[in-house]
Amino acid sequence: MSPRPVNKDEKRAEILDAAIRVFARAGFHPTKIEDVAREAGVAKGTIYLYFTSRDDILAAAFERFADEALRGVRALVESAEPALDRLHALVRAMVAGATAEPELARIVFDFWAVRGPGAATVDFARIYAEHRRLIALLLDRAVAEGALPADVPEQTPAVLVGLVEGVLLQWLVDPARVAPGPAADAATDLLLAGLTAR
Amino acid sequence: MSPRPVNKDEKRAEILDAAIRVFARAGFHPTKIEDVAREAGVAKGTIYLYFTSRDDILAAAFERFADEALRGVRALVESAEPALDRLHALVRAMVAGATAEPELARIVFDFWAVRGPGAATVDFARIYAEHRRLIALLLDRAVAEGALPADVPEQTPAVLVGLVEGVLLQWLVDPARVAPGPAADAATDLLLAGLTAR
Amino acid sequence: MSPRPVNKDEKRAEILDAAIRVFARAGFHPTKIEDVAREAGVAKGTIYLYFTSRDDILAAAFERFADEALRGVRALVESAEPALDRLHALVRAMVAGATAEPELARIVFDFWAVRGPGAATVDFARIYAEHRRLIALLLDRAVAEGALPADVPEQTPAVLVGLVEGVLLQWLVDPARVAPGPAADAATDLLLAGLTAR
Amino acid sequence: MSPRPVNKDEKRAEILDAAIRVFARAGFHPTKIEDVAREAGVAKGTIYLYFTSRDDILAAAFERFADEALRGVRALVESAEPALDRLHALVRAMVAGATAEPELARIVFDFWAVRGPGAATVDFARIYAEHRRLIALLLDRAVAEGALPADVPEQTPAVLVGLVEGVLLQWLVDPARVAPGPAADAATDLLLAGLTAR
DNA sequence: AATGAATGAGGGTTCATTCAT
DNA sequence: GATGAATGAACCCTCATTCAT
Repeated sequence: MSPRPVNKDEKRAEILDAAIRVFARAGFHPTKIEDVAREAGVAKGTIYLYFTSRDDILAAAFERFADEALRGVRALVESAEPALDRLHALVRAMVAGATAEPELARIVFDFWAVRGPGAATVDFARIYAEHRRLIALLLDRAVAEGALPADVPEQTPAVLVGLVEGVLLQWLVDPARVAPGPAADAATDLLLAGLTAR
Repeated sequence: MSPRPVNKDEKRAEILDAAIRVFARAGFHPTKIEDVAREAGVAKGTIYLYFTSRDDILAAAFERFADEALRGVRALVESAEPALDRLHALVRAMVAGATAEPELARIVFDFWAVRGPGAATVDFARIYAEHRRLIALLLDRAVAEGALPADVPEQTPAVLVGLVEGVLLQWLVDPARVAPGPAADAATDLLLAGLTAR
Repeated sequence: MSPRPVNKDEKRAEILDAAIRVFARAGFHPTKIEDVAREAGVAKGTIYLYFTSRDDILAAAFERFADEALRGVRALVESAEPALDRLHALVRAMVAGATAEPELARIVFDFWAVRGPGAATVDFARIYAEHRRLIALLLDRAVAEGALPADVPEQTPAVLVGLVEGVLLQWLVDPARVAPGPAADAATDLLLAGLTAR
Repeated sequence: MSPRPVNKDEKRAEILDAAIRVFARAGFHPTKIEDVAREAGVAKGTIYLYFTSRDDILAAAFERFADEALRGVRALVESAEPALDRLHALVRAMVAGATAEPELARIVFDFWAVRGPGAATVDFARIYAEHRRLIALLLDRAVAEGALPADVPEQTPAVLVGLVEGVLLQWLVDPARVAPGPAADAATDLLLAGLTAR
């Protein structure tokens, strides 16, 4: 009799966003349900109408986080540009995604640190694998387009992903001394040059 | 009354090692002081004779961890080999150090995730900076030795460190699908080839 | 708007019956308002249109329970049979009432356990007193009818009530080993034989 | 190195006694761990050094309660008196045990009312069965001693136990109007008279 | 120095009750 | 009237830290 305009999914998303904001600001572990509730502008108990437990929030936050990260990357990969351009764009997008919101980027640390029995399941493997898959795809296209020699080592996707992640890591930890954009660009150039040079 | 000539520092180190073992096994956050005490074979109260707080243990664990990591690397850098060989050796050592004890390597996640007021100070910046400094040194030597052209981009050390860290990250998260040793080797080769090729 | 001509009292009764069903199945203390609402097919808030509080439901349940128990017994007592027959019938009815719905019988445990400030008022004394009064009446009639000697001890009604209750208790707690019907019958026979024998 | 005179079992028993006192006074369900702690003169956390959960306390309380109840009864049964005297003594002891501490006797209500998943296991069946066993023993002895005819109905022990329990129940619920001692005595006399009379 | 029993603040979770729709 | 989302007080339990022995 009262349809109530509050869409359950919308509300859940609102709370989740609030949670991600607090996690970004203060980290997951020190964050209390109370903090999330305050940020979301609801009462503590309300949280439990949308999530089954504190860990459930983390798991959901990770999902949302990962999905958003992959969505952007996938779009790039499907564009019509030459494969190597797309590769560069992809690397730049990864860096840009992280540097646009450093606090948000820091969350991954908390995701990584989640352990212990009953802890939220945080499937990093899936994301990295997907990243590698997309990069492998582009490398194949680049070879097909004649932009790269045929014998690209199979480790290359892992190397590229690792390179970007590793540079971002250093930047997060020491923003004053590491410029992730130039570093990642330089690294990609070097790698591709190396691939071509052999 | 105490048969072993354990002085204060030794005992502290023993407890610290025990703590690191537990952290490696179960992660820092889920680990209770009680767990550390049990692993160290002492009573809970004893821990507080050697550390001021739970966070203090983590900070100390990080220090020990970082010092050991740097010690090995420094030794390599000071050897008499050609600079490029030392560079390769350094990369291999970093990977080997992590892959020898995956559980131990996972601890860095916990270090990263430490945040919040009053939390232990974990100075990653220092370690990464030192790593970069050593690599820059080797690159300079390689240039001096004529093994590399003169215009090595300044981002290169960050790229090399990032590369190793990033590959290790993927391996930790998905050991079945990423072989960090070959990947890091391949990557270094590519990078150096790229540097030479331009 | 509401097709069924349910007036306030009927609806209240419906909810009450639902509540009693849930209490019987799961016990009063573990039962949430939500459970009652679900069983009654209404929303949680609706419960509060008919009851002022959770305890209020229990009190009402007890009233309904007690009234039903007494109604049956009173009917028996007012029949035209010889007093001793009515006494036997009464005992049998008490046992039958409980054994017909063991789960329902268990509710009395919850009624008994209700305590604490603000708790529902559950007036067991009234029911037992009424039971004793009815039995005393029958004993008097039996004496008048010459079926029993005149000097029936005044404790006899309490003894008869207690006997049935006590046997039922053992049956509830250990249904496999206590047969309440035969036991109560045997007991009544013995008691009456005892009364006559002196 | 510090033997500490606090015996773990003793302390547990102390807390348990405190808990039983509070349960007796206020009932199990409304009693908070905090209340037990206050009564025991310890802090909340201390309770959990001796009991695993709130329910665990109830289970332990029941055990202690039951054991004490049975201990007294067993001693009586093993005395050298004529069996019928022992039977009377037993009934009187049951009543006396309850009437000496009405508040304590009320606890059984709470025990009965314990239900729900994960709830403490309260094995009433065991106690009643043991009571019946002891009474059956005495009845057999009485027959052997020639004090009772041979054909004592098998329900008799259940009847005797029920009788006492049922009378106590009425007294607990309405102490002003039921005198459990006389009632139980009278009832036993009547029953035994009935047994002999047939 | 070592112990480990004791503490009690803290936080996750539940659920009776309210109230805007 | 009916609803059910929202509330927040309450409570169980954990565990870092203390301290008497």
